[in-house]
Amino acid sequence: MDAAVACFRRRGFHQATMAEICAEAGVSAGALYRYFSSKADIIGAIAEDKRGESDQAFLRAAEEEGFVPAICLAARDFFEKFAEGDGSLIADIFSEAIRDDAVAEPLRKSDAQSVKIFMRAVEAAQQRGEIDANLAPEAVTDTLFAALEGIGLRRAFRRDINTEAAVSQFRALAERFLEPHK
Amino acid sequence: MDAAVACFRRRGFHQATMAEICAEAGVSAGALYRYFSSKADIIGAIAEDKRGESDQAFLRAAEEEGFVPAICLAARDFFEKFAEGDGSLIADIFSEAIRDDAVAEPLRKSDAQSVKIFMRAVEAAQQRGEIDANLAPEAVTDTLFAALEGIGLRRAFRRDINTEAAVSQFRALAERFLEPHK
DNA sequence: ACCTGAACACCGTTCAAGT
DNA sequence: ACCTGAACACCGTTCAAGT
Repeated sequence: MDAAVACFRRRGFHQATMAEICAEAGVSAGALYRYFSSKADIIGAIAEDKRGESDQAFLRAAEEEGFVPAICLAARDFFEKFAEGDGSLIADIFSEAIRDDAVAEPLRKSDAQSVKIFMRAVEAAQQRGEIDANLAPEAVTDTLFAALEGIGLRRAFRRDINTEAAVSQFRALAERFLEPHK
Repeated sequence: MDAAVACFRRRGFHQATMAEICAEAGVSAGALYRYFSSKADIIGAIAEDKRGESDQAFLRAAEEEGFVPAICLAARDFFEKFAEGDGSLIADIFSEAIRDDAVAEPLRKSDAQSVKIFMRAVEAAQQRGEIDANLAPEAVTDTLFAALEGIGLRRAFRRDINTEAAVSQFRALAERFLEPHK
């Protein structure tokens, strides 16, 4: 999987060949297919692996510094991955997951995991009065994830690698969206 | 191009073969390559063609009914495309555009066109007091586009085809984001 | 000038043979 | 049991030959 990540980073999902991944990993094609059933399966496994990597860091930050600073930290992390050239990889993951149910299913599971962690932080922040109590925690979480991914994809599309600007854009949206209303 | 759209709809960008597109269009491979320099070029041309199709409808609605109802109308339009199965096509367009500059360049041009039209509507709405005057029109536009695309992609990923729920989700975000602050 | 379609190059996947 | 890598099937692209 490390070998695949290296190849996908270098050349993108569709440009990277199985032969390259085999060479990088030092195994034969047959051996690779013993562990992954297809190329799509590899990207699925990678995505699953990366997901939730930052969940723990986010949870800690949310308790110490408040909700908005914590999601902005997570957002910076996410945008930095795009700036480093993983933008097309993430778009590929989306496109494979949307097309291929076999790829999507494990991803939906780990996504649901992240959503759950996020939701708990939203509820805690609502009790502290940081987030409008009228908002449904699950809808808030889904919307914030969608906004984060949308901003990242759009920035990659526009070749805009200014991470700080992306974080500011996300923060401005999040602050106004979450702000308690009388 | 109509033939290509039919094939991509049916089987997705990567599954559809050039031979199928040729058959559907009733031309030979050589003839196709006279008009499009590659498969990626076809999807680029399609995306360019679709963009801005709804810009005019949006502009009219924005003047008659106010900004938020008008973008919700545009959003419904967009989400309906996803529900009809164009979700993976849009993800593919993103992924090709992010990878391949030759695909991205014409798309960025027509995207900039849409952004300009949107921005004018934002400014008008700010003068009518519908949108907070402190928000920068270009940032607002980019953020709303990102949120729209992000919500659409996430819904496609989750296989959630409830268009009305998606529109409500987008409206809730837009209302709070745009709302004037004292 | 424009088109045809067989041929080419390439790549994901398999499977008979090896250890 | 597990691995190897040649072979297979398939598909995007080209170009010599045709009109």
